[in-house]
This record gives sequence, C-alpha cells and structure tokens, in this order.
Amino acid sequence: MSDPVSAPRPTLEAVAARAGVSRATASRVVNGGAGVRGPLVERVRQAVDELGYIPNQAARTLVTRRNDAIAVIVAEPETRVFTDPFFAQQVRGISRELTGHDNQLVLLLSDGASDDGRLGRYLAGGHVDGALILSLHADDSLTGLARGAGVPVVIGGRPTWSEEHTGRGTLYVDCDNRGGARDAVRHLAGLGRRRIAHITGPLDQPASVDRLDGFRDVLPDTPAELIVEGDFTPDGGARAMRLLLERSPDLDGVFAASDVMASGALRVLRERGRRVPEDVAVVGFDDMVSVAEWTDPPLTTVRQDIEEMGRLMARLLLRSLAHATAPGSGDLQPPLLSSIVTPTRLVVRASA
Amino acid sequence: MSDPVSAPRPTLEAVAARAGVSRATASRVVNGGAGVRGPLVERVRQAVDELGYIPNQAARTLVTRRNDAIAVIVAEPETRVFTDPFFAQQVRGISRELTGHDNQLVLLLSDGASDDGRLGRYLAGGHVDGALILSLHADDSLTGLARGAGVPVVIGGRPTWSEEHTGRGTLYVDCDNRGGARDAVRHLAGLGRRRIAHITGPLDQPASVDRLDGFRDVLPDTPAELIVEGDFTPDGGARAMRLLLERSPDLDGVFAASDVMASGALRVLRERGRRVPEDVAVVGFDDMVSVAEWTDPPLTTVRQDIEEMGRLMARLLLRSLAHATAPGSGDLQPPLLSSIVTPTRLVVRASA
DNA sequence: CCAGTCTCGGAGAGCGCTCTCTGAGAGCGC
DNA sequence: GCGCTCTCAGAGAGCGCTCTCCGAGACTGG
Repeated sequence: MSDPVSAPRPTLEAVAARAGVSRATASRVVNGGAGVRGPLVERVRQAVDELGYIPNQAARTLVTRRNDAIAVIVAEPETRVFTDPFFAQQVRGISRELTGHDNQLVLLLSDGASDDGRLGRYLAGGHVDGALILSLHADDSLTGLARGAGVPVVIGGRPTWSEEHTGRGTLYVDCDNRGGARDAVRHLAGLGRRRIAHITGPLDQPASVDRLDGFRDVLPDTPAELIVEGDFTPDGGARAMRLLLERSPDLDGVFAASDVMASGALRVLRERGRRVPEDVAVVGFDDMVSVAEWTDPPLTTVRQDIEEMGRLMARLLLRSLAHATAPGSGDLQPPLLSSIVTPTRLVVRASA
Repeated sequence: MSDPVSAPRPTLEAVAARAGVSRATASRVVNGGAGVRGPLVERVRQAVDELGYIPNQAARTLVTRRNDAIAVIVAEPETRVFTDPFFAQQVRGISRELTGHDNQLVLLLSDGASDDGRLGRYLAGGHVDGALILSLHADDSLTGLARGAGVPVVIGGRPTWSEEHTGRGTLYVDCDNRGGARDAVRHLAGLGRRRIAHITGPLDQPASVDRLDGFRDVLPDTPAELIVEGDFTPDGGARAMRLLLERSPDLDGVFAASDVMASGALRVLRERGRRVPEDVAVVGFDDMVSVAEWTDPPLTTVRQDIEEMGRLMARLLLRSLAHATAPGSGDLQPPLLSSIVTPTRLVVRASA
C-alpha cells in the first residue's frame, strides 16, 4: 500500500516473533490451532491480524504437497466453452461442490494439442491437486497427460477409449445416454410413429454413440437412410433434418440427440410445412435450460441433470484425493471408488 | 505408472546425479542452459528426458516469486459468464496473448462477496503473478482485494469509482464508449430523425453511463421520457422499447446501448407493426458476433473489438509485471504504463 | 612462460513453511 | 513424595529449487 515496490509480505516468523511464540506454534494456530492453549491461540491470531499475515502457498505446498485447488480442464475452443450452456451448468455444479470443500476452482483452457505442453507442465508442476476434464470428446490425450502428471482425474462423460486402454483407474461421471435414448424412442413408438428417424451427435463422441445404441436397442431394423449424423449445433440439426426429409418424406418421428439440434430440426420442419407433433413428432435430449422450453412447440426431451453431474464429478475427485492422501490403512483396500452413471428422465412437452 | 502410490517424482538432484553434474548446472540447463557448454547441456537434457523430470513449481515459485500464471477473475454468476459472448471473446483475446508469452491462464469464478475470502487468499497466496478482472460492474471490491494481495491488476472496462479512489495505479482497458455513442446518435440524426430515444444499460455500469453521456453530447435537450434504462438482455431491451412506444409513439430513432437489447427492441417494433428502418431507425452497440448480423433487419451498430481489448489487457498486465520484476533501473522512471481506450467504429447495416 | 582475464561448474545458503522429535512442566496414582 | 504419563511448546530438519558467490581451469597478451 504505502510502498510502490510491494512491501515484503510478513512471514510466519514475523507472526511468531510478534506473538512471542515459536514458528511451530504459530503454524499450528494458523492451521486450526489444535494442541495449543487458548490464550496462546488468541495471541497468535491477533498477531496474524495486525500484520495482515497470509500464508505463502508455494512454501506450504512445497511441504504438504497439497494445493486445495482443482483444475477444470476444458478442451474446447473458447467460443465453444463460453457459448454452450452445457459447460455453464456443469461448471456451476462443480463450483458449488468445490467451494463447499474450500477448494479453489481453476479453469484451464486448452485450444487443442498446441499447448498440451504447457498444460502438462502446469499439471505436473503441482499447481493443482486433481483435475476434472470436461470435453465432449473426452479423448485420451488429456487424460493421459494428467495421469502422466500424477494428478488424479475425473472426466465428464464416458471416455472414448475402451476400459482396457484407460485402465481401471479412470473415473468418470456420465448420464445414462443409452437408457435415455431408449425412453425417447419408445415414447415415439408408443405414439404410434412408424417411420422414426435419428439425428445423431458427432459419432466420435461416446455420448452420441451411446444414444445411437439406445435408438437401435428399440428399433434395430431402422434403415440407414433414417439415421443422419449431426454436430450438436442448431444448423447441424437443420441440415440433418433437410437431408432426412429428402430421403424419407414419409417420416413421422424424429429423435435428435440434443435439444439444440432438435431446435434446428423444428425450424426446418416448420419451413417445410410439417406440423409438429401432428405430422412429425420430435424428441430431443438434454432438457437444456432456455432451449427445450422455448422452442415452438416446447420440446419433449430426455432430461439429464448436468449441474448434478458436475457436483458428482467434483465429489468423486475430492474423495479419490482423500484416499490418495490418507496414509493408507496399510494394505487394507480402500472403499473402491467407481464411476457414476446418473439416470435420465423423459420430460414430455408438446413436440411429441 | 507402475506404482499405484504415485512414484516419487524425480528431483533436480536426481537429474544432476544422472548427468554427473551439480544441481546448479542442471538448474541452468533446465532454465535455458545459458553459460553451460554444449556437451554438458546435452547430457543434462538427456537425463531430464530419461527421468521424465518436471520442475516442481512450488519450489521454484518459492524462490523466484513467479508463477507464470495469470488469473482472470470473473465476478459474475457462472450462467452469465458462460452465456454472454462478450466474455468468450475477451477471454479468447487474453488467452492468445498469454499463451504467446508462455503464461498459464487461470480462470477464477467468484459468485459474489460470499467467497471473497477464498479468492483473496488465493491471490495473496501467490498462486498467480497478476490478475485481469472481468466484470461489467468493475467495482472496486475485487480491485481492492487484488491490490491488498499485492497482485498487479488490469481491469476490463473503466472502473466505477473515480480516479481519486482507485488511485493512479489501476490500469484498465476500455473502448471509447462515449465517442461510439456519439457516432451512433449522429448517424441517426444525420438520417433526419428528430425523436431519438435511448435504451441505456444498467446505470451502475460505467460503460452504460459513458454511452448515455455520448448520447447527451449530441442531443443534450432530449426529454427524460425518451431515455429508458435497460439491463443488457433481450427482454430488457424489449421492455424498454415497449415503454418508449407508450410514452412517445412518435419516436423515429432508437439508440440501444447493446446489440442484445437492440434485438429485443426490434422484436417489439415488429410486433407493433413499425417498420425498421423506415418508421424507426435502430442502432445498437458492440457489433457482437452472431447477434448484430443476424437480426432482422441486420443491425447498424457501433463496433468495439472485444478480443483485441482482451489482448491489450493481457499485454498491459504482462508489461506491468515486467516492470515490477525488473530490478529497477535505479530511480529512473520506468516508461509509464497507462490505461488504454480503444476506438470504436460505426458499422452501417440495414436497421439505420 | 607467467600473470591476468575470462568462462564455466560447484558449493551452499536460503525461499517460507510443516512436522517430527524432544524436552519441560503439569497432573496423577500408589 | 516419587516416578509415571500426558499435554503443550520449541528446535531444527528438510520440501525442491534458484542464484550468488568462488574457485578451477582455459586462454590471452606481453
């Protein structure tokens, strides 16, 4: 404040001196004060206040090997991250959980392989205790990076690679994509629809594949022309819908793998004069706030609780951190942590 | 890898031993290798590779007092941050610049005063070398927090408080809101519009105030009923527009303080059967991608280069960091760093 | 050929903190 | 009243790294 060249921050030593105790005692007080008599605690606390002491994290981390900070790595371009409400909801859930456990959330953006190096160094450098990986692609490179850095990881969404590849250690949180898709398709079938099409997500993403699998579970005999790959954008949904109408003008039901794509599809259906749901029934996926409810007509969709998934991811990570830290109850197996698959629920609105 | 209990990370000591040099030499090589003969450099590099050595940041930071990490603090609710394209663009600019200088971007979310404590501790704990504060409110509490933590700061947008308050030290990057607003209003006036209304942003935000000032610069005699406060949302813009039409059905021009509000206003004008621009000419502000160009009709607006502003913020911070670090050329005044105001430019499309 | 200069590598002192280990004093039972 | 345990505070050893000396050797000029 007074000095332009930042005044040297007070150290524990200074606090101890002022309180008339040893550094060790001061440290104890700063860290909760267990094992220190009341009056002494008071004296140290006062010294801390008077000096405006704040522990130097680097020094603390150096010895404790903890940061109380969790990285959330998003491997999508910024524009994507800051536009897709999916991330917003997931991050909010994570933030809630982390904050509750006094952990700092550190959001790391990675615009692809270009800066894997820096990211890897950052992780391995011990800036954070663990990492949550949020990427629709959920590919292995980031996971491997973190793993190589010795940082516990929980990923959002089932990983792309087979279990053999990722090893039993990789925890994830995902929703029941396949089951949700089945519900959606059964609902359409239950409405008497006979020609049901599917607009998938990008098929390099496990969620897309799982939803497609769910679709096929119910309608294994669907001809190929009724399945078109989209890209989780409104335009992609519109394009897919146009293609579907060209190929099969007689279709009477559509299951889009996301609400956003469904909204694009609805637009095209309206343009082409098809009534929804009378002529074509449409079901989406996600129950994304400010999407599903606002389409015209409001979208019947499969709800997944994204915020809750974020919360679960954080909780899972914190728990696995606790295990890693715990001085190991000998060889006693710690309660095994396992990945979580959250349920989905069909939300019926007007579009189907 | 092999060991579930993370194998102890190799230290510099280990690298040095393997390369048959001292720790000091190993350190020199790791940090660029200046002053070490070629062959030795090679040997050390090889040892680093073989051991997969990665420097422990905490230890390094402890002595260098540098992190090569910059915090971007966003003091808005997650939903806001992840929805408003404004942040996306600004963060992208920041990210670009930081990445170019090998700095890690650390995004810190703060859901308000509730966790000022943690945030303050994080900053003061020396996790980051500097902070960029992104908040439309740009109020002083965060700035004070960072300042108290001894962390250099650059804020996005002119601070709310007067210069006396923030002190000469607070750097910011903002666009020429006032000048931009003047251009917008002059354009409307130049089209022969006589009853020009203004939908402002929230007036607790400096940007809104500046734009209002610009409006008044050109039309000082505008009656109060032609000025309505909005909130930078489409609905807010719509509400304001409705109010304006009620109060002054004869208005023939509107300057909205943001594209998003302008889009809401356009909707209302269309509902009420006013043709744009024939009956009412509309000008927005921001030239926000995927907003201004996609309204019907496309929006005439005041362009500000948000990504560039992000880049400038980062550059300014890095530069002030460099000064702070530089062992001070004695008492020689360092080249003064000053806040930056970027120009705006009127982009004429169809709405006015 | 030797003093002087320069280059390069090593020794070692911390950075600020935590945590174990030790010892001092208090409290207890017999 | 003596030895015991138990509580609590201090001493001190690092955590892994950087960086400032210093000294050893190579090289230059006279």
